[in-house]
Amino acid sequence: MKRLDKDFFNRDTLQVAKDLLGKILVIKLDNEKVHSRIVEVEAYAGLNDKASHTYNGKRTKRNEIMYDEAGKIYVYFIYGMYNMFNIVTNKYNKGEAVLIRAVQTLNCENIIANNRYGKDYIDLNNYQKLNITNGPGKLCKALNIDRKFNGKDLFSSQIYIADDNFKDFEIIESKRIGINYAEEAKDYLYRFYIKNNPMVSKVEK
DNA sequence: GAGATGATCAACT
DNA sequence: GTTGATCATCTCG
Repeated sequence: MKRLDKDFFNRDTLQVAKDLLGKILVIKLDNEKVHSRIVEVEAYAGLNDKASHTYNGKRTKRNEIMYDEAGKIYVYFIYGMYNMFNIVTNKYNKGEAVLIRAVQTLNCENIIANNRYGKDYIDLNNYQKLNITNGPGKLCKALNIDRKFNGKDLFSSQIYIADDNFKDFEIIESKRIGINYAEEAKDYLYRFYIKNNPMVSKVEK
């Protein structure tokens, strides 16, 4: 399986976001390689995007990693409880990133079930099985992603993204979620997900 | 199934 | 003191 390199991320952010759908996020947990297919993403397009942490060139200790090289990992903490997993995209100093909103794990279901609910996968009810990684805060808990990943990159054996040539899906474009404060930017179609995938966090009516 | 609410913290006013 | 790129839980019905 081919690993994605820096050239993949060092492109237009909307294009990278769409191209990330169907790719596989690999994280080493408990010495196992956990494989998760990316099924939902959002693009945050830098200085002119009011929903982005880097809107208008804002630079803080929290968001400074967004100005770094493509392929870096930006993890931040929100609502007092949740981590958000982002990948820095486009050229150095652009301040752009893609938020991973949902994944579908393909193996190691007991590891992720224990991270999320403290029990084995077989002991989960149907609601828990369906909600195990279908949201940005949930997948971070399931994959044990927290701020210790902030500033690392996706080119180590600890965490990387691979391509298994899975292309058999349709991409749906929609508005981003939870950014109603962002004025005109809240209507941008910067959210992309795989049609009919059960792990997508929210489907249009 | 849908709507309201609380959890709880870092950044910013 | 307020708010947010969220989620689990509660209350209805």
